[in-house]
Amino acid sequence: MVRMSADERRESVIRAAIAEFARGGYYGTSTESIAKRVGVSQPYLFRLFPDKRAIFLAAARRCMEDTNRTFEEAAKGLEGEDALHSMANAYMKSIAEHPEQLLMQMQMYVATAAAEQAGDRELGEVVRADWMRLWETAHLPLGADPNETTGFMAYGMLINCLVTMGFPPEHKVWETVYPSARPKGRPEK
Amino acid sequence: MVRMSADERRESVIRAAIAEFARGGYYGTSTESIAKRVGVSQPYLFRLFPDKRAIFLAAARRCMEDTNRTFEEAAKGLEGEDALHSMANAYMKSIAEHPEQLLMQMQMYVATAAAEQAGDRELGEVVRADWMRLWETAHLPLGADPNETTGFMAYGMLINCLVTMGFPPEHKVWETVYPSARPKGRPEK
DNA sequence: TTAGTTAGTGATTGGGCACTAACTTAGTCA
DNA sequence: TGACTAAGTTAGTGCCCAATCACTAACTAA
Repeated sequence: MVRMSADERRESVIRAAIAEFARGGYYGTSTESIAKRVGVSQPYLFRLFPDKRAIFLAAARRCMEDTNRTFEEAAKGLEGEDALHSMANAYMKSIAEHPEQLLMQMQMYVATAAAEQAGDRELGEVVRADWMRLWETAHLPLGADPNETTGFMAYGMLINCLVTMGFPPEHKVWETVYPSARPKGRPEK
Repeated sequence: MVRMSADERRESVIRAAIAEFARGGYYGTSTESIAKRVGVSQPYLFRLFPDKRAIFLAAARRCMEDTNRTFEEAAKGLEGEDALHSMANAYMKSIAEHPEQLLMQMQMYVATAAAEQAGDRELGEVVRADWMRLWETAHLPLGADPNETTGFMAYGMLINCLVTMGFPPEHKVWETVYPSARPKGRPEK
């Protein structure tokens, strides 16, 4: 048994939660499974977070943050075509390395709709704000043309959906999605 | 109490299931809630379908079928720009009228990933096959240029994601998604 | 060394949910 | 009309799961 500070533990809970929620979504994931992955008892999660919802929210925020950073770093110092290819490649690489991040995003989207109908606005507000941040992050490097940026994001969402559906990298559907970029790893690990 | 043939009942179960699964996804939806919407007792569902999974699958198939028909009818007899606008408009209209169809699609995507990891290939195969049918349906009318078709689908997926996230029709993010087409109704009913 | 704090566990509880089994009611046709 | 069939219900079972509670073990500072 390795002891950690509560903050460090919260960190590892968030990482584990992203992986688990990515698989099963909010309802399909038990707090037990998250605790198992972290290596602590299930009740201890409720010392670190008030409830399951809070764990999901923390995981969602973190996930968006990470994705945003990926784009920021990829675009740093570049413009136009260069920035586009750099960001696209960085994204495909991050999908290969952390497929759970992309799945978690899709789970956030659908969880948003459910939460909103249940009267919970918070998740939706976080998701929409962070999605717009993503849009803005891509906007300047791509030349500040809104149509261009939206097109870029559209292909991003297409990639998200195709990967989530489980189209394998060699499937012909990938031929016309960013010519040079097919998902490299196996989405499922 | 209105009596119906088993086939008719199955029909209404499928319609109810689409609405309910669209909200909560596979795990977030109880068979009870589906039964309530149909107006029958919950155990009776298991006379009409072998289990919950089968209900989800039937709803998924139906949903894909309906979406495909929407595009087919919109594109009938048209080509190029005309076909594109007709299909885009038809899609936006169908979102306004049946927002649950779009949400259900997103739920199918994420359920696919989960099912695949649990060793269940069937849902994934259905979803991927039907998605490709959608692609093919759009392909010819748009001029049989794969890049064009994929671009069209990319915007479709973008719309799906934006609506699911709950961006309201007046939000600026819609300005650069099909100039003439913002979602017209409230996605949540 | 001891008093106090922080990290962590085991047992449990109450509620929900998929699914089963046994029974009832409504049409239908000889 | 009465036997048969198909549509539907009520009651119940066993399982899973979020959250609570009462407790223990490890660290820390005086």
